[in-house]
Amino acid sequence: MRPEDIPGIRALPVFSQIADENFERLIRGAYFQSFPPQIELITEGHPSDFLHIVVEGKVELFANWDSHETTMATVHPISSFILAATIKDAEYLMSARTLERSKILLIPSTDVRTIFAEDNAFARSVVTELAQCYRTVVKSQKDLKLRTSSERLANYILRQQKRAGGEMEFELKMEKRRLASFLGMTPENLSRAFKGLQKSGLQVAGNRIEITDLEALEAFAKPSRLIDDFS
Amino acid sequence: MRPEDIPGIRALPVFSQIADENFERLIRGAYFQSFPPQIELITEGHPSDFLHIVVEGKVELFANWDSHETTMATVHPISSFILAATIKDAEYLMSARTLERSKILLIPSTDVRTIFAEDNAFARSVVTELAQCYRTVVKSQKDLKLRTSSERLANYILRQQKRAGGEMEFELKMEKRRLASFLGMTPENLSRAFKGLQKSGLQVAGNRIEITDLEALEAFAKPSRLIDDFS
DNA sequence: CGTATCGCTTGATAAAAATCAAATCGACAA
DNA sequence: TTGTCGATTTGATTTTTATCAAGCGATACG
Repeated sequence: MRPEDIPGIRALPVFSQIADENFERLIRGAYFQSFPPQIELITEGHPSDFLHIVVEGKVELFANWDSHETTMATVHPISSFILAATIKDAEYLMSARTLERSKILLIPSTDVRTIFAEDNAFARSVVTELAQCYRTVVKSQKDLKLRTSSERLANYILRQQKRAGGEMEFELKMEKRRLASFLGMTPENLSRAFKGLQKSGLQVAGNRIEITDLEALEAFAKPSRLIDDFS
Repeated sequence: MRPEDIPGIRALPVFSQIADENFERLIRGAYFQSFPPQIELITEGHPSDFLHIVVEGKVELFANWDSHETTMATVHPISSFILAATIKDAEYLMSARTLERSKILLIPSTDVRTIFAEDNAFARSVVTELAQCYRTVVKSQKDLKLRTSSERLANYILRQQKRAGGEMEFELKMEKRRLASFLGMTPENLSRAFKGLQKSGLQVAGNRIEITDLEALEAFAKPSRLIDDFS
């Protein structure tokens, strides 16, 4: 891997407190690989061999059951994924595939667990990271159980708008089919939901989103700090 | 609190590795209280003041949005809840209410965070606990997104059957209205779903469940280790 | 410059789930 | 025993969502 990639990884919250020496050990034992799009990196049910870190590109976490599939999350650089399975030495609950050409750092799970057992500061960072992950899923669960699909879409758009720095026009970062699956709906209904939100001040053209009436959209979406504040 | 309650709390996974001295400190600063049914113990959005431990009784975790409410989980003795909010010093994402007369141990969150910062073994137990919580919610998310409500019900029944030691007859541990909310459906549809499962070998009379054809029920439910194995 | 492909959209229909209203059941107190 | 209350069930209806089929539009490619 390139030396210039290291600082970004070192700066990840989960590694920010680790001792230099232990960070070195993790990196030394790690593999840095480049993958083409649509490669399945991990498969649910398999044992956790590596902690994965997306250094470049984009990765989708998804799950299958009875020939259905659903998108659980998208992982952007620089972030780790499947930390919980690595720490617990448990099987993966989700599969992962690259969405674009991606560079992934693979740290052997055994190394992570070894350092976790030795390095107290690292262990505490892992706690913070997992607490964060947990709270994110709880929010997502509330989103799913308390809102209709149009409401979920409207709130998703509002969250994206904040991410885009508050601009009234921005691009969707996800294919629509994937967004639909992420929001727990079909592509057809996503399309119809977008149309339905026109009267709440939302315009869509391809990947381009334009909010023409923020107040109306918020009035419809009723965003909540306790569901939508992904900080 | 009664001295005989202590060992059970000490035996909780999250406290199993803590230094005796630190466990003492936590207990000394804690409040032990008895609550009548239907008391709201915590409210979503409020800051995390106490780590709660259910010593006796039953507690429901629920969430609200736009005058809707949904049951997120039920906490049985002896378990802690809202550990993530306590550790992160963040606001509660869920509310909690007693379902029966309950005895709750309230440990000031500041104490938990202090000991967490000092006691390395405790910090590692917190990791394991949070990883467990995280994985449980991920499973629940998959359940919600990949299955219909009848499938969720059928799998819930199969999980309960395992919990009941594999008996073909057992009691529901939850009011039906609450079960419906937990499964993400209305009470009316729960009732209809039960009826629909008759042809898959499930009989219901009040709270009494009888599985008359386990194979048929499993054929319908298609339980999966990666969703239903709440071990 | 077609033309094949893929993602998206649209329309029609079916299935799933929610809602509303009313009936039934059961526990409990008078 | 009787009456009341709340939970559950049932039936009718509406809303939401999924499915199926077809069409559209941009893009890649021979």
